[in-house]
Amino acid sequence: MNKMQKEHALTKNQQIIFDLIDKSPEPMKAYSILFNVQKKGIKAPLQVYRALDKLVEIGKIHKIESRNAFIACHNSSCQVAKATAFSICEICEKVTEISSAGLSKYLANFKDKDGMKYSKYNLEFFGLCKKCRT
Amino acid sequence: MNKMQKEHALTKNQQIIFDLIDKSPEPMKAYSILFNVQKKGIKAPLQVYRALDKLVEIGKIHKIESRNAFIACHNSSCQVAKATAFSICEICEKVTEISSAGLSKYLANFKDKDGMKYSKYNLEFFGLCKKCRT
DNA sequence: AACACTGTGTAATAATATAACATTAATATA
DNA sequence: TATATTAATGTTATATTATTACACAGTGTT
Ligand SMILES: [Zn+2]
Ligand SMILES: [Zn+2]
Ligand SMILES: [Zn+2]
Ligand SMILES: [Zn+2]
Repeated sequence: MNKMQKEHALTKNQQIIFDLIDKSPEPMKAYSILFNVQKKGIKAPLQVYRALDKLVEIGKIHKIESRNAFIACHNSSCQVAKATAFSICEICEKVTEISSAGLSKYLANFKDKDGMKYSKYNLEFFGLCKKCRT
Repeated sequence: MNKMQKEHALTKNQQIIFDLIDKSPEPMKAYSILFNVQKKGIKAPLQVYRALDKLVEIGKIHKIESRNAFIACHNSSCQVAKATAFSICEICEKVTEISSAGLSKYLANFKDKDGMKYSKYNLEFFGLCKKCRT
């Protein structure tokens, strides 16, 4: 691995699990991940959860809290900001990561009544996707 | 109960569970609720989850998704909009419902790349509360 | 009465996540 | 190199969160 790179190289388990999630067209649940990587030698839930925790921590994946599921990030800025936004279709469960400069700027600057600012947030929008609306 | 009221009167189980959550200074988890209402005759998880589902549906309580916990709503508008925002302290776990006209207006009007608008959303901000910052 | 709808009670089980402990690999620094 | 330190792994067991399935009771409608 290139020592010049700041990026944290993934370990074997992390890479296996990231690749699986990254390939998946939809958010994956932990035990579905476990089932899918058992042939690669990952046998126990904890091995999955540990890799997931790390991948979330370094911003390679995000957890969709309302669904207890994980998707790969395709928006490099999340890795720094820990500021995430998703749209979720309530019929087909399609999840899309929203990357809107306006939205993230608005939320990063949002102050509550006490003047408190929060750099970290998670936003989940719900509605019907294009396909399910027709 | 007053027949004139549109408001749905709570059933016995719903009322017991709502009262408990409403009194609680912090979000309550389902099995903690169960433990606390067993002396009132609610014996099984399902009885709790059914009441919680209904209370969430009618907007009397909200689920804090990142914590799997429930708090009472003190903001009448949520009941209609199903649009919720919270601030969560990462140290003491204090949770506060944010009611900001500006924020809810911004989010209710937010359009994604496809021009899609979402009337329903859940936003969780993370940071340190006043007490934990000092 | 027959039906639909909502809520209840109970038991069993599914799905999600963590604790505890032993071991090994990678990294740092002396 | 040696050694301390940190991070990751493997394994078993267990805790926590949530749902399925089935029987039944109350309410309102036709
Ligand atoms: Zn992202
Ligand atoms: Zn859809
Ligand atoms: Zn509310
Ligand atoms: Zn705090």
